[in-house]
Amino acid sequence: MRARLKDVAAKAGVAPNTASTILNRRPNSWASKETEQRVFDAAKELGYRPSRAALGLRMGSFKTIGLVIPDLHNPYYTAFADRFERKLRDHGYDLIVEHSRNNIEFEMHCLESILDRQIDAVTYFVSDFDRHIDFLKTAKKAGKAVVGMTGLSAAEDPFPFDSVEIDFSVGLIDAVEHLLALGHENFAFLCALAAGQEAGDRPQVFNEMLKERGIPEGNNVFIACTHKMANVYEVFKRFLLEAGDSRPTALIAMNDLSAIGAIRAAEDAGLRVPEDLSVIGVDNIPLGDYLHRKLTTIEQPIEAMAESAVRMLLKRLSDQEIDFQTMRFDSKLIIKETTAKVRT
Amino acid sequence: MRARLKDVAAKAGVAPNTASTILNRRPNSWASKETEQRVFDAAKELGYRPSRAALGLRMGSFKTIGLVIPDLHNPYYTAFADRFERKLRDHGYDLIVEHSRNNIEFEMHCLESILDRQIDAVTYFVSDFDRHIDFLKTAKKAGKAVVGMTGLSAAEDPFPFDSVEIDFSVGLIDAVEHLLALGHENFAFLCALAAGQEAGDRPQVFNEMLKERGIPEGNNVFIACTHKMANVYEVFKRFLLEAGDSRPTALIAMNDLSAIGAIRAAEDAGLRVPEDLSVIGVDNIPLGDYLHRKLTTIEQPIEAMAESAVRMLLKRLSDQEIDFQTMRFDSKLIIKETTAKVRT
DNA sequence: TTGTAGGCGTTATCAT
DNA sequence: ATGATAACGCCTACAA
Repeated sequence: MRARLKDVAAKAGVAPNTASTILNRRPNSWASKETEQRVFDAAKELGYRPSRAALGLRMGSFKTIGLVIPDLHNPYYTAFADRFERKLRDHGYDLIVEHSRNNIEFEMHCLESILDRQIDAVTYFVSDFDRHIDFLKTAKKAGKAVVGMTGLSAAEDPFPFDSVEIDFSVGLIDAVEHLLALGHENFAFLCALAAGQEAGDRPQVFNEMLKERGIPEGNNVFIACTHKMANVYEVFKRFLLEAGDSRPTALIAMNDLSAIGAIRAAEDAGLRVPEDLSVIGVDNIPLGDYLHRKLTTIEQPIEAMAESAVRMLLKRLSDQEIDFQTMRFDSKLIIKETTAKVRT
Repeated sequence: MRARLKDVAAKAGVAPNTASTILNRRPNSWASKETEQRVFDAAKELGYRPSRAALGLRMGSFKTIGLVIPDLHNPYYTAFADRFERKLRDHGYDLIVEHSRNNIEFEMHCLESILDRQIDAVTYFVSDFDRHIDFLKTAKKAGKAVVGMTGLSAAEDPFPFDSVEIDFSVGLIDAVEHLLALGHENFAFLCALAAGQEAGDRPQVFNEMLKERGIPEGNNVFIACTHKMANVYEVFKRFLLEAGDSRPTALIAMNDLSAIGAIRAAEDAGLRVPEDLSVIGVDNIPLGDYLHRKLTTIEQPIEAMAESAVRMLLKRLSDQEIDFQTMRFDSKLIIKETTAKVRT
């Protein structure tokens, strides 16, 4: 059996609480240096490590925060989780990661499960605010801190929690204008949706953006697929084959992974990238730089986003009463090798 | 504040222990159907969820098992984690994933941290047995189950714990013979090593394997790099440029991600894949099928491996006394598009 | 059928 | 400067 505090105390010849005080370097104990040393030695010798269960029970907190990501297989999210954990650890917190498998139903399960663990706070990627509102209320009632990572700052009321907001529009507009400058006039938008997730107003947003720049509505198409590579590939390849000569010359895929699948689909449909089809992804995953053609992409500043999330979390945990905050970040177009002038 | 058992009991007008008995569906309570219903209703109404902290403390177990993977960014490991978690959940266990960032030092920290959490068992990828032996002893003493995922079944004594063993040699031999059949005579082996990890006997193993097949030792080179894509790229590109015309015509990279980085390095060094350089990876990550050239690779049966690991874990948890077991799996060469006849 | 008491490992309060 | 005691939420005997 593992050594408990009691064992350490016994070995050092002091009472458990004394040992506790010393081990935690609490100031109110003016124990003699010599006693302290005895306790430290005993702890080390026994390989003592405090029980998180007991700690959690006693303190009402595990010094642990939860993160729910939609997809464990997407480097974008794992990169975020990684940064997030590092920063958290610097402040003495542990991280537990759950992944909702791109399934909104299951995401609820993840959130609940995190709440069960007497976790101090939850950070998650807000995919569907309406479906999460109940969870958010529960979390609030339980006194848990919540930080939401939110996308398109929709017309909705502001997210009633701390949030890190990524504004796609900047990068997206730059992407579109980059393509327009290259002479493109026919666009496709490929959007991987989570199970149970609706396209929402995305198609309209794209239409609008293009119309403002003189591209008629008929010149762009919105394609929905799932997050599975196989599905992305199939859907886009079929689309290309059916579209024939009236196919778009430029594709914006809403994440890099789908962009990769789409590129191969295009190649298998007889197109070259970027000569016949320009492709822009979103996320700027590291892998993008090592493909046959480096993937032009819209970058999100995950490092800064993770840091902000942690800062907000810590602030909230130390002071429940402050107002909710929102940090905004801009996305940014990174031009690499998958876009080219449209062929005439 | 969150509802406790006491609150539920009070609301239902019964004693806490009665509520406990009912909620846990223990048979010895012959509470009236009506009382039971009152308790269930009260629990639901209050949103009662038992405290994992208290449960863990009382029961000495969190019904949670830990998994330490070397790299959260490698789809191979996340795929394993995913399968592993599904199977575990089917049996009522939760999973906590830590990643050691390809750092053996840090891996120890992860393992310790998992032990701290009153976790029931640990599964991890054994990278360096000697450095883990102390941890293993501790875990055993603490009564934790351990399942190791082990690679090359080295000459060492058998792993003194339950283990899932993947035998690379089958796939590796097939890969080499595949390349020999294509006329290759000069080989490179690219091996990403974790921080603090030694190449060990890998170079000798490769040499041996080739010598047995009539390839002199001078015809193959062992290249070590880290797990960072940037490093893989740099190291391999420099190697190619320095090697010049005496460069190998075939590369076996010890994981798919490195293979991808190496391919781009080769392209940037003016080589075409597979015409000028054949490349074989290891892992068969899904992404490999969507590259410009589908990546020929050595597959590991992660689905079956995850299932075995779970089976062993459960068996061990229900009966400490059985002998240690080892499940063996073979790797398998999957020929796709990155190998070709050597140019003459 | 229900209530009472003890303990899991820890920290906090109060007394010595 | 140190030690005894209670409490965190839950489960499990055992007593009523």
